[in-house]
Amino acid sequence: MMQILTEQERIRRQSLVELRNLGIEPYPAAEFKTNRTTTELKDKFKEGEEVTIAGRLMTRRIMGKASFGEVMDSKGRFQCYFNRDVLCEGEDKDLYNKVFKKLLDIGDFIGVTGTTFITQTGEQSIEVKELTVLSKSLKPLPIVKTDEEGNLHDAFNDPELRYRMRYVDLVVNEDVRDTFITRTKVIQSMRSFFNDHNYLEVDTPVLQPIPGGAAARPFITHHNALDIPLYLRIANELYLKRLIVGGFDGVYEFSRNFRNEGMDRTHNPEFTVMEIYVAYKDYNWMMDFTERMLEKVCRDVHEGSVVDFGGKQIDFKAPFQRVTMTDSIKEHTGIDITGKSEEELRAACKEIGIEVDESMGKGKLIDEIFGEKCEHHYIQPTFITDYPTEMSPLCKRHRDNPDLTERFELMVNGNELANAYSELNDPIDQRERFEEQVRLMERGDDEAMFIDQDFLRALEYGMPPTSGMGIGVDRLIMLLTGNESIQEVLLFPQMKPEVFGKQGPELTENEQLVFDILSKAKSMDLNALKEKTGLSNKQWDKSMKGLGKQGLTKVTKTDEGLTVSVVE
RNA sequence: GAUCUCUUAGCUCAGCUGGUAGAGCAAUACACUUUUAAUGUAUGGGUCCUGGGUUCGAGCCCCAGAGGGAUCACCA
Repeated sequence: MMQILTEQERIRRQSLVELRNLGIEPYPAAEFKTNRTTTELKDKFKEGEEVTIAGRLMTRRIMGKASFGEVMDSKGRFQCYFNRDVLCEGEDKDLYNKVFKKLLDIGDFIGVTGTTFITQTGEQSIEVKELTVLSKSLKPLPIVKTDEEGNLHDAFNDPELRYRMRYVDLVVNEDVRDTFITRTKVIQSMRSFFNDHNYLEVDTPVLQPIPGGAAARPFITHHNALDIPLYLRIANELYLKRLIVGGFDGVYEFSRNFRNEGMDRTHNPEFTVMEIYVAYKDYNWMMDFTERMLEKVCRDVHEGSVVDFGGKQIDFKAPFQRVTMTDSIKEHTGIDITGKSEEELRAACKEIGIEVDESMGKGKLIDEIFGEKCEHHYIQPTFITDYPTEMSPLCKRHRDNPDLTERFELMVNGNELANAYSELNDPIDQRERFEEQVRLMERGDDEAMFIDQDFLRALEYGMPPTSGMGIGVDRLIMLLTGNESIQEVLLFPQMKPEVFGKQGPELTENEQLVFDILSKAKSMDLNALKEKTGLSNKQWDKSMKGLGKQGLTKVTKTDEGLTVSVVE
């Protein structure tokens, strides 16, 4: 299909041809050796040095025989001064007059070599002696300008365009680049914390025959050679525990998980969770470990332990507050859930205005109360501990109370950030809990878990006491970069597919109809033609405009009236 | 999935009661040898998201659809 070009795109393609005519290859193959980045230049600036940098030409201010432009590399921008007689020493001034002034555009990659100096207005600059075209850009970038007060003008800020064309977003919006640099730093900081403890980073299957370890709707795919369904993982928990059975002291994985559920500003179909399992530990140890890790990560990417999130100051300084779920519910609703039956809990829910249905068991009811009435109160990092057994089928029973489990969730800014257990390692109890999940599933709870027989077999071989923790990496990054939407911390968030090339140069049905009738006669009275087509006023009008625009027909006015003819 | 809302030039946005489509930046041409949101003058650039309808006439009103955003439900 023919690509329809805008005026600016046509001009850039024309410049491309003219560059080649001047013997300049706009897409050269050779390595271009630089000896500085823009930040190195700024930080260790010395006048009179010979330097070479490369990047995109981002601004140009042309003043006759001299120009200023900014070159942007991966680190930042640096000003370059292009003087006609410095750039072109001899009689041939084409490199400045034609190549720089006419044939280069904002967005083109260039390499420059020159001498550093400071301008009259005190700006660090390079006086360019050599200019190399490295790659011509055929589409105009959005031009974002910053004024003296630091205000952005014409910011490229439409979320749809930014997410669909992240490459443009990254070029044009510096803060977006910073967000993703921070993202990588956070992950590196976590990784080094675990490695310092000698825990092993592992890879476990993404394609799983049973989607286990969490309660969620999976994506299903199919393996052709095996002719079996496979699921994209919703969690990696059961695989990591198998590795603890296998004898490792500590294993962790940054796990890309996939859940076939709704999408909004906190949910993407694929997201990253870091899960870690450590042998011979319990959930109390894991709380200490988690808060130390988070404080360290926060300090690695910020000045201190405090982050500003939408005006709220969140302090990751350890230790964090610890509250049992029972106490939390008592505090925020006045209800004491201790020893309450399912019926009593259901009644209590109705009393405080929480919707319930018959599929909900005890655990789910308590979870509803907490989610509805308590969760949003915890802005500062807080460990909520000791969850009901029924909603924690993989977690060890509490050492003091068999109705509860040794589990904590870390709440930050009113949302769950991490989830951890003293892992259940009693294979007989684990089997019973899975069976309970099956009963819940039969009652209509579509989040209940499947039974993983191989996992049970692994437990039967014996797993040491173990504590495990999972932390939502994307959500942590959101907190640490001040972004309220998950799309802002994912390079390529999931979106509905874009429709390309929906309009070609072909004629619409109505245009074709008009054109066919007209082609036979070559020329016709306008009103006669209109009548013959039988089109409504609007359809007629639209078709004629369309044909005229494509230069296929012409309307001429004579004394007798309007005549339409085919353009030969 | 529900509700509200948005979609106009490459980008950011105006557009009156329904009457020939606008600005700034970007682009093109000219001027200008230290500018910095460079400046001045001139010029070009549009499927007003798509498809129907109402109307003499629709960017604007009505219906249907697409895509985005926000809120909600579900979830992490």
